[in-house]
Amino acid sequence: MGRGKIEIKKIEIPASRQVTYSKRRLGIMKKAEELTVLCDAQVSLVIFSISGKLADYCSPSTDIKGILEQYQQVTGIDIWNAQFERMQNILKNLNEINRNLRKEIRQRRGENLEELDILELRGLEQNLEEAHRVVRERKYHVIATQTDTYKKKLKRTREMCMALVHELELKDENQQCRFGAEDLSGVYDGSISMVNLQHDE
Amino acid sequence: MGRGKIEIKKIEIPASRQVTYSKRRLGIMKKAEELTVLCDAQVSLVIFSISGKLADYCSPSTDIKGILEQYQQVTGIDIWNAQFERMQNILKNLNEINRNLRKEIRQRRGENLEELDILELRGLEQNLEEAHRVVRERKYHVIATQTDTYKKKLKRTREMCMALVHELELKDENQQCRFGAEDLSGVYDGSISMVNLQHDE
DNA sequence: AACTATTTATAAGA
DNA sequence: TTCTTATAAATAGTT
Repeated sequence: MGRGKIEIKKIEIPASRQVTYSKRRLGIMKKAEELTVLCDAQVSLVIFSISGKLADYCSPSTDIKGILEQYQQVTGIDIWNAQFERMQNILKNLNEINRNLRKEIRQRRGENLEELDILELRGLEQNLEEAHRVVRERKYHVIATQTDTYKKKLKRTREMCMALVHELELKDENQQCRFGAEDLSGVYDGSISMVNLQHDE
Repeated sequence: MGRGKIEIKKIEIPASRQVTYSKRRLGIMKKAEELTVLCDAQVSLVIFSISGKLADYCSPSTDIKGILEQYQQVTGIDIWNAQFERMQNILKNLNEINRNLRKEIRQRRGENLEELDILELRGLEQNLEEAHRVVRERKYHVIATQTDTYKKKLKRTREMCMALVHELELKDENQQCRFGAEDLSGVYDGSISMVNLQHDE
């Protein structure tokens, strides 16, 4: 593709070689880009000139590392070092542990019981029964504590209000605006019934 | 460079895309090879098709690893370390997930309930109650199946024995050694009580 | 860096 | 996929 046909062998004249390198480098880069776009392929192209200058192309949405990972997977060539392998083992183990933990949770939810034998089922059942008991008790304890806290808070607030009312009455017995005890008892009852809402099932 | 000019954008018809991919893959490979030979350059070309198939070219007297090491030197990008860090992140995440799974299991065992609020406690309690019910039912089902299987096996065995005894009696009514039905019933009862052992709680 | 004659790559069709 | 062929694109040699 030029004025004359050339033989594909090293160009010995450095100047010509450099010119051809420049032209063809651009050409192949363009081809790489076109292949990427036209065929939705992932392309990584790394070129070092004879003088050591780097030129590279990498398809968007990936990088050299991504390409290499895939490359390793497909070729089985160990690009990464032993450290990497060790980490992969740790990862595998962690995934295994993870899987087992998830399985245990599923069984504790009453799913995937098929593979349990009678002894395991009895153990699980007793375990769940006990856990259920403990959680129920804890719930009641929390409810009781919560209710108690609300009661105490309300009592304190009510006392404070009563004190303020009393003070006001003392300071100005002829004032129009007065708070009676009956208003406060309404607030108190309302709050208590809200607490009870959480208690029923 | 073809019968018609094409726009450089993704070819949407898969068959056409595949054809173009094949042709252009060969084309760019050839270009890589020519660049290598003509200009004495080092070239690494890695291509993944949309279907994940790998095609690669690497100039002779080097390999992907060699190219990468040079790449790293020139760009200053530490490919190995970046990869290592990414894996460490994955590891960290897995450990985190693991921790959470363990926590869930602990809570399902009735431990570490302190940090649950009243709503979470109620949810957990109901969940455990339901799981307990499911497991108990599964247990009874397994027991029933097991008992049934044993009963059937015993019945068959007993019948076979009876038949053998009968046969023996017919063949030699004067033989000294005789089996009576009462011996078999003892065996039968013993087995049944063994099954019942697993039924009680 | 341009230019352009030619070769090469390849799109479309079979 | 492979072959064919018209045409687009790349580029060798020149200016």
